[in-house]
Parts: sequence; structure tokens; C-alpha cells
Amino acid sequence: MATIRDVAALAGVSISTVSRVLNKSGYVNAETEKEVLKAIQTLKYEPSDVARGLTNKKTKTIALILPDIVNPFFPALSRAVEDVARTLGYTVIFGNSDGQANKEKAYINILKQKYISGIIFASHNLNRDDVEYLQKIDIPFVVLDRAPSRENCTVIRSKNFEGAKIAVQHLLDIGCKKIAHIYGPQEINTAKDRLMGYEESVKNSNWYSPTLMVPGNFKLDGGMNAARVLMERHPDVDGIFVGNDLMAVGALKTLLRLGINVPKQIAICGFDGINLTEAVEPELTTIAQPIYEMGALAAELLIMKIEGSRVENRIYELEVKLVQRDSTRK
Amino acid sequence: MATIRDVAALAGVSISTVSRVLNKSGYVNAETEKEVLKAIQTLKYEPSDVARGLTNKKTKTIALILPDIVNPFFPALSRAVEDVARTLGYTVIFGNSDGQANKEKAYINILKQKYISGIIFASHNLNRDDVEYLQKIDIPFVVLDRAPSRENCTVIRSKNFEGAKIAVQHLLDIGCKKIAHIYGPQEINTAKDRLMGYEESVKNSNWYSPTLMVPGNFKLDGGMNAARVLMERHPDVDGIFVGNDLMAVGALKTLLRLGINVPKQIAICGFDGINLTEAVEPELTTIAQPIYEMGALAAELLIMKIEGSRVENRIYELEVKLVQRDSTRK
DNA sequence: CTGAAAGCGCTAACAC
DNA sequence: GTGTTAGCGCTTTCAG
Repeated sequence: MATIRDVAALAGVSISTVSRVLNKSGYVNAETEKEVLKAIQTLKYEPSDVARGLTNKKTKTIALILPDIVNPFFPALSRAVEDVARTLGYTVIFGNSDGQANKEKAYINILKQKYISGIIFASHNLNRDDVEYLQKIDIPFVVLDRAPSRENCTVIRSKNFEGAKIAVQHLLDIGCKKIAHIYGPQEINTAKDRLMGYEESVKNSNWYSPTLMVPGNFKLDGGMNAARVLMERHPDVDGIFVGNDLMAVGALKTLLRLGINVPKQIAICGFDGINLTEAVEPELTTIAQPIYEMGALAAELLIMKIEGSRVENRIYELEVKLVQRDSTRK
Repeated sequence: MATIRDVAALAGVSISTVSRVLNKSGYVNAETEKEVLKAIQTLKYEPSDVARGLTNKKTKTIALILPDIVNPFFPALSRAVEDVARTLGYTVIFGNSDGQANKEKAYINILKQKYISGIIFASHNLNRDDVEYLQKIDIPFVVLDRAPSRENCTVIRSKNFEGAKIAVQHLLDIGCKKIAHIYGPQEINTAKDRLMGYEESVKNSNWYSPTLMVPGNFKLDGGMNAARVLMERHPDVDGIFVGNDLMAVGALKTLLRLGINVPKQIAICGFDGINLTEAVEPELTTIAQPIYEMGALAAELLIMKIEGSRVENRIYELEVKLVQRDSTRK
């Protein structure tokens, strides 16, 4: 593979001139530039990102750390990140943390050794120490959903609280008289916000009872189990707002197995907007987050940071949207 | 961040000695080694992968190029690759090619500039030229499902042809009298092999007709449409072997919407073994590929190649397994 | 067993 | 405008 030296030799200039045309930095005579470009062409020269990295401490690669790519929320997000990264000339390393602080910390270290340009953390476990560390070693980062502090992080999320209220209102609108909620792990902010949105919406209803709120694990089986519990406690429920789509699918399974008609007897509304909601029958109504946009924005903001644009350290909160489907069409 | 020089200084040795203990290469006095290790400890020194890359032309990072991470087959595969890569000290870059040869070629180039250690191509579009190019620039690679030539590629796949026969046999075993097949794009090897397996299994049956084979696109809507076509052509079909799970889920949707009971009236068997088969109701019987194992094996073989072990350039063909669920339990 | 020195391929002062 | 040179942090001969 040709190096910058080969190009310089062929073009009859010095390597710094070549470097200048490569980086469009400093002045270069139009003629010489042409020569250099020609030499680059004929040698099919491509600068080595690694050598550049060594000098710049930046590698045009970003990392995406997420809990588990197998969780159906993340593929779409990853796709968005990769799409915009590639467009902007970046490459993306991905890592699964399983939500474990130590795995995530280990990744930060590895990535540092690789002079990673920046990191996107998705619904993870970042704590104050990590944030300080990242700041200390000067690695730009962006956080999805969760952040230990609002002040010094750029965080992207969608309107979970409002979305929950929209969900409940929708169920009321279609005529539900007693609405339950299956919520996710309360260590997870999104799960908490959605639960709060539900509570605030229903607490003054005469049918309200705390036992209408059943915990789940944000996974399929959690939704299945929660629905079973709920049916035992409150057989008269006629609407369920489920904290995420995966559990909503689980709940749907349980209801179908119990011979309950969805939506006629019980309507279901999920949250997230993953593709899975369209794979099941009946298709699930959901409060859709703009998943792709969230990923794209994360990548854009991160790369802006990397390239020196000032990016506000604040929460970017995106809108959610009610997507009605058969599970709430009585 | 401390460099190798800092360590050398603190330990009172030369940098080459430090390098030796770092790489366990060459002889180092036990005493000096201890000193060096201590210095490394107190300085929290971590060698720079980038600097190493510059000298070694290897970066301890591999790439995974796949069509689209959003396709539910790939998350599990990716997870496996990342798991074993991490365990073996590698990091993974992922890229979506959308099955487009040019995107894939572009990635190869970018990765080359990054001194990528090796590449895994999943069900992609690699052609002879690409293979030659990769060999020329000496980047180890492994291919999943498809390869332009058997001789000079390490390819991993599962028994598609045999799996298809198992599927048909299973449908016969549970009493199906007329079995249709929805097949995937014939440019894709796996789709072709599965179709051939079906044909070979049924071509001598008295009920056989070529019109029982309906094309699909390996996606949800393809399965939905194909099932509709099929029901018009052959309302008396009582078993469908679908070329992949995603289409099988689509077919199931169509049948449920038509008020057809699955499995009583029509049994369905898919292929792949993705999680989605357990999310729908009834759950789908499928010919499960060992998806995780395939990814893990790909990563292992690739890293063996990278690290200089001889790895046979041949096809590693893994077993598939019938997983019976309610969609074929009459 | 250990150190000196020459790169790996590139960027960025600093001269000319 | 363009060339020289000194690194970036590490590995690896080659002496000693």
C-alpha cells in the first residue's frame, strides 16, 4: 500500500505538501495540488487512519454501548447510528454491556486505548464517576434515556411521562372503564416516568387502585406473567397500558391464551414503537418513540462535539406519537 | 495518560524492556520484570492500541458486515460475535450493507485504512473480485451462508437443504396431506437450498404441483402476500413450510385474518429459529439454526486466522434442529 | 538479559 | 507556497 511518501515522491513534492492537500489545510499552489491529486490517483493512495490517529488522538470511530443488541429496541437505534456515522465519515464499534456497570467500565477503558473519538451510551448504567472519568480523559459522549446528571451530559430521550398520559387517555377515549398498567424495572428512568404518567392520569378515577399496577421486567415473559397476575386480581379490567412493547406482546399472548378477545374485552396499548408490534395479531397500538431519529440525533450531536462544535449539555426530548392499531380498535 | 516511556523511566529500564514484558517476548530477568510490572501498576499504564496498530498493521478489532441489523436474524448473530471477540480481546465494528455490493466494497476500503484485523461477512454480496482483493491486501475473513467459491473461503452455514427436508417430513408426520412452500429470493443461497429441499421431499407425492411454491421476499409482508396468493390457489392446503421465520410470521398473520385455524386447518413451519417465533400466538414451529453458535464460530475462526493458526478454507456446516411448537401441534 | 535506534505513516510547527 | 523536522507510542532488529 502506498504511503504519503510515495505520493510525495511521484508528485515531486514534499510530504507536507501532500498532507496539506489531503487535509485542505494551508495554502497549496493550484498546479502542485493537481500534481499531488494525480499522484494520489495513480497510486490509489489512501491515508492510514491509524497513523493519523496516532498523531491526532482521534480515530474517526465512535462507539455505541448498549445493554443487548438482541433486545428489539436496539437494532433500529444502531442502524440509525451507523447510517449517520458512515455518512459523516465515521465507523462504529458496538458493545453489549448487559446493563452491568463493570462491563461498561471495561469498555470505556478499551475504547480509550483505541483513541475512540466518542461514545454513545444507550440506556445504560453510567454513573457520576464514569462521567467524570470520561470528562477527564476528554472523550465526548452522548447518553440515551438515562444520565446521572442533567448538567454535564448531553442526553436524548423521548417524552415518556407525556406518552404514558397519551396512552391512558387513548384507552379512555375508546371507552375503557378500568385501566391497568404493567410497568418496567424502576431503576430504569423510562419505566419510572411511564408509571408516573399512568398514575397521574388515573389516580382520581373512582376505579383506581394501586393493585392495578403490576411489575414486569421489560421482557416478553415479564409481560406474560404480569398479565396473568392482573387477570387474577382484576378480571374486570378492560384496558391495559403496558410499559413497553415487548411486555405488551407478552401480555397479549397471555390474554389470547386465556381466550380473552383483544381488543373487545381488553384493549392493549404498548410503548416504544418496535417492529414487533406489527408482527403479532392483532397488531398492537403503541406510543411510538422516534427510535431512528433518536439514534440519528445521538450520532449527529456526538460527531458535532467531536469536531469541536459547541453542543449544549442538556436534555433533548423528542416527541412520541400514538400509533393506533387493532389492539385498541373495538 | 502514561506512555511506555514513563513506565521505563519509573522502572529504571529501557522502553524495549518494558515492551518485552508487555508482550511476553524475549527474555526478561524476573526481578526487572517485577519492577516494570510495579511501574505499570502505579502509573495505571495501558498500551495504546493505535500506536501498536501502526507498527503491527493489526488493531485487535474485527468488523462484522451484515445486510441490516434490523433484520431479526442478525442481532443474535452480532451478539455472539461481540461476545467471543470481547473475550478474546477484540473489539467489533459493525456495518450495514443492505446487500449492496458497492456499500460493502466501500466498507472494505475504509476498514483497510483502519488496519482492521479481520472481517466477518454475513449473508452478503461478496464476489470473486472482493475475495481476491481481500487476499491481496491480506485481510483475513470469514463468510456466513454465501461465498463465491468454496476453495479459498472459510464459510459457515447450517444445513438448509436437510433442514427443509426435516420440515416437510415433520408436516407429513403430523398428518398434513398437501404441503405448500413459501420461498425466499433465489439469489440467496439459503433460500435456494431450502426450496430444493422442499421440492425433493414432495416431488413424488401425488398431490404435488409447482404452483404450491410461492415466492416471497424473506420479509414479513412477503409472507403475508404469499399466503394470500396460496390460499387463493390452493384453499385445501393443510401445511406450509415457509422459507424463513419472518415470512412464516407474515403467513400466520394472513391465515389468522382469514379466520383459518392454525394449526388445526393449516400447520406452519418456519426456518431460522429467531425469537420472534415465540412472540406470536400460536408460537411457531421452526427449523432452528444455531444462530449464536454460528456467530461464535465465525468470530473464533476469524481470530484464529488473524493470530496465525491455520484455518481450513472450507465450509463449516452446522446442524439445524426441529423445534416443535403449537403451530404444528394439531 | 538489556539498551539504542530505526522505523510504522502521518501531522504540525517552524523555517525558507 | 513549500520543505524540514520533530514527534505521536510502540515493536523490533541488532549490538552489547
